[in-house]
Amino acid sequence: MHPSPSTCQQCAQRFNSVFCKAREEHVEVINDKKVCNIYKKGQQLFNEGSYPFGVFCINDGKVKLSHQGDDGKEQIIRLLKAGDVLGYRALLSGDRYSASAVALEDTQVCFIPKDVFINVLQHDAGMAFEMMKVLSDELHRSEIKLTHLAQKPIRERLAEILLFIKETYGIEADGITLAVKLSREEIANLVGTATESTIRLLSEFKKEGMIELDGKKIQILKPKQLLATANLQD
Amino acid sequence: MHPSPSTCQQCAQRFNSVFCKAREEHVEVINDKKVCNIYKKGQQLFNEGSYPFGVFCINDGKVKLSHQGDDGKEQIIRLLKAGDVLGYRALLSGDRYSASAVALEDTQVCFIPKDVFINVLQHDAGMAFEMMKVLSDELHRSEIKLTHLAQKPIRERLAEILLFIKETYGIEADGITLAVKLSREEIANLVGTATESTIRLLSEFKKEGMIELDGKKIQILKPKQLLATANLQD
DNA sequence: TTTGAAATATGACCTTTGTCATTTTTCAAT
DNA sequence: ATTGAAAAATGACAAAGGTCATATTTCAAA
Repeated sequence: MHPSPSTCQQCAQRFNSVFCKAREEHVEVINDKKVCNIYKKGQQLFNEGSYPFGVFCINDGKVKLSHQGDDGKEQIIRLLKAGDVLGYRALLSGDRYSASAVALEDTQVCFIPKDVFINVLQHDAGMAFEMMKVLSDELHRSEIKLTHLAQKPIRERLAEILLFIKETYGIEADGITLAVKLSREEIANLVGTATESTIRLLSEFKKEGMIELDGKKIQILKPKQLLATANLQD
Repeated sequence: MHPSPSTCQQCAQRFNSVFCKAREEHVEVINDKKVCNIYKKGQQLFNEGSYPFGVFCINDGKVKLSHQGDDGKEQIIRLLKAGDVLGYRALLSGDRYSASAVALEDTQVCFIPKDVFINVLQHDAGMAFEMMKVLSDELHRSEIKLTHLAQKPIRERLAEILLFIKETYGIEADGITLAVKLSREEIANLVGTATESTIRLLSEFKKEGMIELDGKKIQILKPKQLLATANLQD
């Protein structure tokens, strides 16, 4: 993990985040009021059902955001990385959290109190616009997923998720290994299917030479073939 | 259909919409620049893939918003009614439309040009906040749907959709008939399933006495039993 | 190094849901 | 009222995917 930045002004993620258009004076205010913390792998940032008291800004690390289904089954709805902001949905809706956030590895997170965040949003049209853009993009992604979930077979959805993970978290130095460790169950909860089906299909993909499996390490050997398998039109 | 209001200031839907918090001066600007139109049943307000040049505000009527799946199958992602605004997602993301909007009945719609809408959003923090709230709520709904689509059987999802239609469009004067006419195929495209499956399940629901069917008219006889069938925890 | 629980893998089987074919009904245009 | 095309309904069957049982592997704690 990279060393903690001393200030938001110097934060490497700033221009990669919703704060990219915020005015300097507002960044200063946020910097004064923020609290930074490290969450160990598996630790919860917040829990479905509780009330938000601010937003989280990931400085370094990886976080999953997931719903608890009615029968207790987890559905992962977003994967987050450095620069991503977290917890704004509930805050802006004036709701409880409808999802839980859990660190996928040791993760450095800054917390911005509710009133500070809201106040800056209200006085900084540039940042408000960025916030709307983030929300719109998230909504778009969610609606596309919805359509795929309703219409595409698991095989295509799994291929798509593998490419999505690659796009989100990137690749290790070797150029082929996905730079995140997820359990088969977590991958299944991203795809929206049973763990066994995911295991079976990953084995198939391996047999077909598209990927290599070594414990939780997944290597993407034939990205093009995987893309073809995902059968994406858009 | 109700008569067209002369102005936005007098519009019955105004305080029921994203414009509820907008300042009077901005409502005036919008009123000056808006164009109102009537779309006949089946007519398209906009089409997936084209560029937005403003937002639509429904004054009276009903509209469906749907994605075209990769294989050409429609997935209905939202149902809209008077007071709802439409087309903001693509505008705020700076994208093409990712969905098509079609009138479900004769519908009266005001069009607000892009620059007017954006300009007001930039100078009216109250309205910008309402916009964020609308986006957050939409995102929430979409993510819940996602989880249900991944985890719940069709029977539960269909029951849920029937209650959702009731909540969205309400009931006729008789107190039981859903106040919208949708084809079986459209209901299937809301649920995310094959038309035949929807037809079969609707017949089952009828046999079980929960609903009555008369052509496209659907009557909700036992809402509580339907709610139990939907098996909603949240 | 050992060890035991958790994760992964695999097979057998069954349920759900989709597809295709066919019939019946609805509804709008003549 | 007639009629013809679209929508709805229904049955038969197939395919996809889930569930359960069981074996195997992994990996961290002792």
